Amino acid sequence: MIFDGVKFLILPNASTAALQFITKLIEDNGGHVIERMSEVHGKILVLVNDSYVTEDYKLRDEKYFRKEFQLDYDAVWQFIFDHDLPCLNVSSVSDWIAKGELNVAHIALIDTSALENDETQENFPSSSANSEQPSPACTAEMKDTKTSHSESETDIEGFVEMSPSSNSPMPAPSVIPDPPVIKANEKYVRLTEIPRMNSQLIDAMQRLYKKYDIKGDHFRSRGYKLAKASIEKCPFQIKSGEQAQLELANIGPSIAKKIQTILASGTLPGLDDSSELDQRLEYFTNCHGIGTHTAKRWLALQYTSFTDVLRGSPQEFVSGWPSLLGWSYFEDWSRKISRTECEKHLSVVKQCLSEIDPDCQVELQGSYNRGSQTCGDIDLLFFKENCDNLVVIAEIFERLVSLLHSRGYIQCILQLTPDLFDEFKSKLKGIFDKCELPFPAKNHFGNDRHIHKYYLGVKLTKHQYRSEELLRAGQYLHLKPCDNFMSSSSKKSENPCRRLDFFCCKWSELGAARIQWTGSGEFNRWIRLRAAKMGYKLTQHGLFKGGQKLESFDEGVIFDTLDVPRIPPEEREQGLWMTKLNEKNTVA
DNA sequence: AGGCAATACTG
DNA sequence: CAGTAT
DNA sequence: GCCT
Repeated sequence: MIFDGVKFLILPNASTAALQFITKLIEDNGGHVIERMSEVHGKILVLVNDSYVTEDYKLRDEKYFRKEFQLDYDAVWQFIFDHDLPCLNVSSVSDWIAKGELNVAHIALIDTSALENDETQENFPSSSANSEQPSPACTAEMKDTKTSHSESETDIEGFVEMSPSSNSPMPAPSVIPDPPVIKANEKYVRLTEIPRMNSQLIDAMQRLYKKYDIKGDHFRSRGYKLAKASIEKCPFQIKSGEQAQLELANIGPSIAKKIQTILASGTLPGLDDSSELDQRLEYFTNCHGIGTHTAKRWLALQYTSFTDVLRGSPQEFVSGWPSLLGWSYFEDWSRKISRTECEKHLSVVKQCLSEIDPDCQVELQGSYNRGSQTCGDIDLLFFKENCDNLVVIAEIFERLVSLLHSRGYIQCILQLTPDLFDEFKSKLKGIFDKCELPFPAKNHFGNDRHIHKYYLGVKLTKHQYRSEELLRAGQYLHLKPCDNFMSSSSKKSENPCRRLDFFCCKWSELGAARIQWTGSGEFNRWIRLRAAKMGYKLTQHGLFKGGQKLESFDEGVIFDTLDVPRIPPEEREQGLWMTKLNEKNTVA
């Protein structure tokens, strides 16, 4: 369907009958219309009620517009500015449906200068970029339009037609020399295609990233990951490798050359033929506990499946028993988790926690906290007001895990204390028995009394679970048939086992801990690198200088000290934060 | 040419 | 310490 | 891989 996976935000609201009809149209065609602030993240197409858009694409009746606003006015606009989200007329929807394609390969600007969201410099002069030639037929897949004059990346500027059904061409817009450069927080919102601009290049970067990632070539892999992020946030169509290298961050000579090859030939040699060996490597590393080293070692021993390993080197699974669980839940743990399910898990844990220590608090971190629609796992951070004694928390943890296990919620645990071993013993023995491995002695499983993090496998009950959440969650990995006998994963539409992580922190380190566990990983690396360059050290325990702790409780102070804006969690996804302070890519 | 985040847990 | 995880 |  033409709107598959596309999120729309209708402003100021979607309450009128006409807009409800539009909403239904969108959803009937696979799209989603945002209703709550918590859904405002990621890539969104913003649709503005036509009655608030003037003929020259400015916002009108701002007072009413604001009054009618359904969500947080300032927050929404901030988000739109920060991410250069495209704003279109709602009537575009019927156009797309009539044409059978989501064609946003035009660039239009809705002038939002009426908004008093000012905080940076002066307004831009009133020039707003206009279309040069409406070419309704051209899609994102445009060819050589005109010669690229200057560096104007824009080839395709034109306004989207307003009339739902009529094909009357747009009134020829006045031609203005160059579109203004769009930067965050300026008074213009750029309309750009959202679904996948430069999708072929992004896909290539993704594959190259993956290729070197599983090979363990950490830094090269990261190079591609960052390049991918740069391209993803690139608002225009890349036309040459040289251009990309010149205008985007994280594109060097090597990637520029590859881009050029892709643009010229349509493919990159050696990309599609992901070798047989790479595929085996990837299969192994998709198992929790199996990294690139182990995978390579197994490959060298000619193993193709976990069953091969079990037969040839059974010791691998005895010493690395967590990977036995990774094998068992290989499929379930590759499935994505909906936000609503994350919330249910939180409430289950909260309930038990309150029975153990009502003063101990827990909150969702990780990708959930960053606003992702689906999460790979669930990260929970525990803390207790005015409590810096981690032994106390560790004891709460142990009792909590025990209680959750006794209620059937916890399916397995990837790390044990001596006490918990007794409770999980039979479950573990069952797994060892299933693959006919000798069950090791107790002291083989974990001797630390106090543990500050737990990696768990958990399940909601069928009653708590709504299977339609699962159906939406998409594809997941599968074991090879010969490995299936060890699988504990759920059937098609049953409640799957989920990965749940427990972390804890001292009360005094709450801010630093939240930064760490909210992530993203790339965000942590970026901000920590920045801290290091400034002579600080940032960890989950706090911000330090010269071995001395400067701040750890107040997240905001840490950001302030590092001289970065207080970036909210939703903007800590890959790629979004980079451009903020990374001077290079705001080049005109 | 050298750096690329920083830390926790396990065998 | 190396390996895997966050 | 890219950046300094």
